[in-house]
Amino acid sequence: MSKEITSRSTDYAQWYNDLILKGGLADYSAVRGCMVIKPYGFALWENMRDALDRMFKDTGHVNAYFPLFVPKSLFEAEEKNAEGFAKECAVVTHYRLKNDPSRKGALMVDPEAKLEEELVVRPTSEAIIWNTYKGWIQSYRDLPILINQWANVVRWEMRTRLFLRTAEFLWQEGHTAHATREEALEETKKMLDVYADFAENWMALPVIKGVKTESERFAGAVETYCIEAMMQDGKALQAGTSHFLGQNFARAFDVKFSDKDNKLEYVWATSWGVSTRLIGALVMAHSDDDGLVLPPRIAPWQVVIVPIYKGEEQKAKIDVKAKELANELRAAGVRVKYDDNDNARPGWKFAEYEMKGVPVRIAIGARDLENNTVELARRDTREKVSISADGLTERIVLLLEQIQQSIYNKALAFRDAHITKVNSWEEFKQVLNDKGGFISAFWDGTPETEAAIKEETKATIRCIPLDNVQEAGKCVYSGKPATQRVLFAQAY
RNA sequence: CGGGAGGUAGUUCAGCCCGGUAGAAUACGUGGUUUGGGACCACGGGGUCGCAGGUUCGAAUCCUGUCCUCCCGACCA
Repeated sequence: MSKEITSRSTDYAQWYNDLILKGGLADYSAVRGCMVIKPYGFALWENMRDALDRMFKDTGHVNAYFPLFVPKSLFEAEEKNAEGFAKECAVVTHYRLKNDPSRKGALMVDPEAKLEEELVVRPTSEAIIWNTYKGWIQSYRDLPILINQWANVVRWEMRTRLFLRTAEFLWQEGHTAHATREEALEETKKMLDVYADFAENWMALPVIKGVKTESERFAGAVETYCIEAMMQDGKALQAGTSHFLGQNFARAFDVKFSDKDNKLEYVWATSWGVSTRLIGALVMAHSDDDGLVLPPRIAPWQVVIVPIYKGEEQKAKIDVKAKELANELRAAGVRVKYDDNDNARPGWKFAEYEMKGVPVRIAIGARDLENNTVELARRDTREKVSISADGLTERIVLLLEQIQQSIYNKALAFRDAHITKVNSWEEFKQVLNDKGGFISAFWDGTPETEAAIKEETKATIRCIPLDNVQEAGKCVYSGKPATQRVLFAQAY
């Protein structure tokens, strides 16, 4: 046993870190708050990225790339946005190093090489993009602009956690420009739907679509839509956001267009993004005390084949069978790893691939060759069966779909079991404390009440669900009249 | 930024209190036996003890400074 995982009940935070590190997704680096995404973790991200990228393109978007640096004067143009991010910006002030005369072999910042204007390392790209759009948009004929970029951004957070909050992270950010308010709003909601679709159908992660309250809104947005997910420790995690920016950025960067009647109008905007944080969500939603549990649709390897043999002769025979099977599976579009590494024994491999969350394991040994069988094990339920080797490919393709569904259903059942309607403040605190999860409660709609609840319980309003029913009630905290329930939770 | 822990072999850690020139497990290399749930034996390679000063005949160990990482909190579109 070289890789012990801390159990969830012992220390949830440590369990999470163990999975990331021992599962081979990422590593700490020498840079404060920054992580190294290892090949296995990056393969997972690539699968997520590719699926999302297809969905963006299917909804009419194209990719482009904008600079990492934003001149400070551009950054500050949209005041609320700048203010919202100001406290967590990395800033470039110099462009050259030189030998330090006082310390041999050391370098120092060359004071002669101070930039005339500081460059902000983008925490988000609205500023540089809208500055660019200004030059691209004159007429309604230039609209809409539907651009996405895959990029890294930097937010100098006080406290970081692998994948969930790192100083630098990878994400995509869509930035669209529209001629009308309606079209921009429609875009905002469309991309929220894309995110929800992706979360549920690819990540097997059930999410609640909703709107943020004013205090949780993106700095510079008119309205922030979000998808919220529930983790196994009862804390919520914001999995993606889609912002209706109104004309705020168009005004800040003076982006106007002539409409059909030759009237000058400010352009309407949206932006939307998801990040490598989704990997954190994935880990915390599905995994168990034995390691990662990855949904087949995005797992780097969907199937691992482990040969079990005594001696070279047996290995050669099993090799033939295993490679044949691997090729058949690959032809059917299944991502397969055949692990014939002779240095590790089968038991070690079993544990290792369970740790890494590979959905399906096939073991083939001498017995199997004789009986024309294989041992089939699924990661999510730990079920293990010996089955005929005939028709295995079809069976596995089907099984992968079943596992995908099964993981989703499990997460959904957990999520639904962790939405609790409460009607009194006492109940609110008790449920939050004993059970966690989402708390559905009436809210009087004021930021004051929201802040007071946060102060007392650390719970925030995660969202006002889009499909909310309007009903009369009394605010759980203030007792004032309320028109609907909203979802509270402690969040990552 | 407050509280806590820590930096010694690739990794996890012991050694530090009480100074004497670095050790275990694991990983790695070679050979052999093994292989249906994290194998075993033998031999072997590997560390300027985070960094910089200081005290001392002598520092991983004591003193001062400094950098960095992790955890909890505050903060967090």
